Amino acid sequence: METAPTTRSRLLAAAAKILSEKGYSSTRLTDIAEQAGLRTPAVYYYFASREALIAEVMKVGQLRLREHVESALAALPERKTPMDRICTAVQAHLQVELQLSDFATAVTRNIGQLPQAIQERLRNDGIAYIALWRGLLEDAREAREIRPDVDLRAARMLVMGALNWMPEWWDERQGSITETVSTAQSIVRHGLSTLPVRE
Amino acid sequence: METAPTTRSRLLAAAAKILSEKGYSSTRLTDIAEQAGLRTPAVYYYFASREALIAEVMKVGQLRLREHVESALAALPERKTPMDRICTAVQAHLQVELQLSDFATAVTRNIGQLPQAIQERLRNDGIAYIALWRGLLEDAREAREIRPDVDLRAARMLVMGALNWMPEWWDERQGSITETVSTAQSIVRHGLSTLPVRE
Amino acid sequence: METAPTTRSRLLAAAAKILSEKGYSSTRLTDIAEQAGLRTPAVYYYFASREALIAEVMKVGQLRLREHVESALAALPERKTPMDRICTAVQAHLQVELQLSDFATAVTRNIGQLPQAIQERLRNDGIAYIALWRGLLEDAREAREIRPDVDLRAARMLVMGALNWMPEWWDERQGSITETVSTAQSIVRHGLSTLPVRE
Amino acid sequence: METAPTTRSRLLAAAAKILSEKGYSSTRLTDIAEQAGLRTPAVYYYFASREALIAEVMKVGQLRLREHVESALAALPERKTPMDRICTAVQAHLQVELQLSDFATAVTRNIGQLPQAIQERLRNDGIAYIALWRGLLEDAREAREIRPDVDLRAARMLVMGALNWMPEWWDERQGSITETVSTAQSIVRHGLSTLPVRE
DNA sequence: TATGAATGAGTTTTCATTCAT
DNA sequence: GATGAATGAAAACTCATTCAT
Repeated sequence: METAPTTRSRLLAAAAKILSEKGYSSTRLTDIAEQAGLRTPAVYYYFASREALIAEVMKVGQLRLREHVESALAALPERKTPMDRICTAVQAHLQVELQLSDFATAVTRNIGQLPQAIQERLRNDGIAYIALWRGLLEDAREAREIRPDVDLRAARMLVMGALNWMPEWWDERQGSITETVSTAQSIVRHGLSTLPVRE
Repeated sequence: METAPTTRSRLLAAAAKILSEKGYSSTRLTDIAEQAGLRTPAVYYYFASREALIAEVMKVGQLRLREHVESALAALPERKTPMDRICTAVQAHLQVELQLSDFATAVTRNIGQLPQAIQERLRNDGIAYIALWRGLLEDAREAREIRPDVDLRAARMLVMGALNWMPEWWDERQGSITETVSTAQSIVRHGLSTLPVRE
Repeated sequence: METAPTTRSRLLAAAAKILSEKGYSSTRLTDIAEQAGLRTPAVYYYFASREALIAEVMKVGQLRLREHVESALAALPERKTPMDRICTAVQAHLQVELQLSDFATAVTRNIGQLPQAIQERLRNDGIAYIALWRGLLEDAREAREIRPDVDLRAARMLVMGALNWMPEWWDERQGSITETVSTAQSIVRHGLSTLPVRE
Repeated sequence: METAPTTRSRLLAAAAKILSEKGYSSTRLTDIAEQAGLRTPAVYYYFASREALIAEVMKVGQLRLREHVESALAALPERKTPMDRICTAVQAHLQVELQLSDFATAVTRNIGQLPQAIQERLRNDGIAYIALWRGLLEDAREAREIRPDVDLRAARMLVMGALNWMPEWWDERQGSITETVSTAQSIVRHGLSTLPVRE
């Protein structure tokens, strides 16, 4: 049996939804409150300020994104190669971002335009997630699964960019997520791999 | 007689710069005017409204992006393969976005968060640019340069997403654009190609 | 049966403290409640409104001020002159205001800036205290202890003003209250007296 | 010919008036704007914030108070005694506070309840005015015009307190300012003087 | 052609107050 | 007797926009 969501979490969810749709600067407390079935001042009963609320959404999103990807990786059998792990991360990232969590979407769509203050509160979590991807790529390189002409930093930015951009365009009515995920995996795998790719 | 072009274009350039840095909702007319060396009301001498100004920036950006990529493609020798053309587009897109034009950056960073009204004014141009990429991919597919397991629409979204995301992260002090471009080209080429890739 | 007196009086004392420190408009129910170890709504169990609470603080303060001064005067031997009585009042007023009672301080620091409604509820008590001082001065005049050039009303305002202003400046770390009181008495006595003053 | 008061100075004057009537915390930008014949946001065209506006009122008031008193002292013939100078300062202080300037009244009525930030901006001016009075009293003491039993610091606080309190009570309909001033001077002179006072 | 001056609409924030528990 | 939860009213402040000059 699920616990009824508390007002506080309803506010967080509402904020995540609005943030993922409208972006940081266009997100109004009024809209968040309405989405949560409250009047605006109620927000201040649970959060010190607009910024505090948004920062918490981001923190949760950052965390959820990472945990979901880490869980997916942890569930993988030992024998999987580093490149397999990258493909799993691709799938998990897309899934959480497109399907599971407005919080994650809120992060990927707004991370670049948050004010300094919030950016800094997210720094550690952000770095942790980037580090996770860096690790994935480095492992693959060590295993000689990534071509030597590929700059790892640029590759990481490109791959994560491709994934992060998805929410801008992706529309569940226009195509199954499964197909999108598998295309993404295929492109990433071949995009990085030394030849030939066994499939 | 036309109104003096310089002030008007200075305003456009200023708006492009601010938009590419702060994003749509955080872009203030005051900042734009200041950037252009004017006071805020001067904007209204040249543009009907904030929205009109921003819409024009986007239109210009959209156009410049497309024209730059189209020129690069046009300059290519006939004998180049469709995949070569894709790689050229990758380079041209990154170049205009990262180096040449705030207008282009303004487009790629804000296209997703513009209000309906502006989105619609950009529809045709946006579609044209997307069509250009769709054409590139379709040509490559026809030439059997793209693996059959790759969904063209998803691939296009992923590739353009990877490129569009760059301005979020890319820092000219952290690496040469040349290297980034060539990693991007390599990933895209291998990401899409049937095997083996000739280089 | 009466409601428990302790909590109610704790609230009054808390309000007196905050009022004497921050002044009427800056006094928040939250601060008062916190000072009393309660949550804000608890205030409404004991008082109809913020205004009612503050009005009562003022009423108590007004009363305490007057009673303290009256007691001091009552304790004086019959043979004391009217001017001696004034000096006693000076001492008593300063003592209650600076040492004994936040309620009294709350009154003297806020009386001028209370809203009409509260002012009116205090009218009678205020008038009574003023009448007390008027009486003291009139007695001294009748006894020819006050110079004829001194306008009694102005003198009363000046003397009470000097005393009421003390809480603004007085700092127990910067000087003993005894010395301040005796300087005040001396200035008042000589300030009003016909010459020469016997001491 | 007088210059028409600028909007900015109208705002300052309006703020001084409201501040002198309602006190710091009860002073609303709306009231100030209305008093100046404007809408609230117009305030921000001339001042960065409510605090900035109020701080400037206080600064002006502080300055005017001091300048008026200093001018009055400067106009005094050389042969005047220190005590004569004190009496002149009493008159000048009362005059500017009660008759000439809402700015001065705003200062004396609010100085104790301003937020830290403003207090600090006023520190220097406040100290200067206090120093002026300290000087007056010290000169009088050196000239043996003040009784030895009078503590100079306490005396200064009492005298300035008596004057500063006046706006709380004084009502021009209830008595001429001339009479009040002369009573104040008489009380101060006799209150401080060694005997007998020559008049 | 451009600006100084001003404002309406809207946003975050504060706070006294209510009410079910 | 007291509080957690919530809100209406109002405050400071922001910003696109207007308009006379």
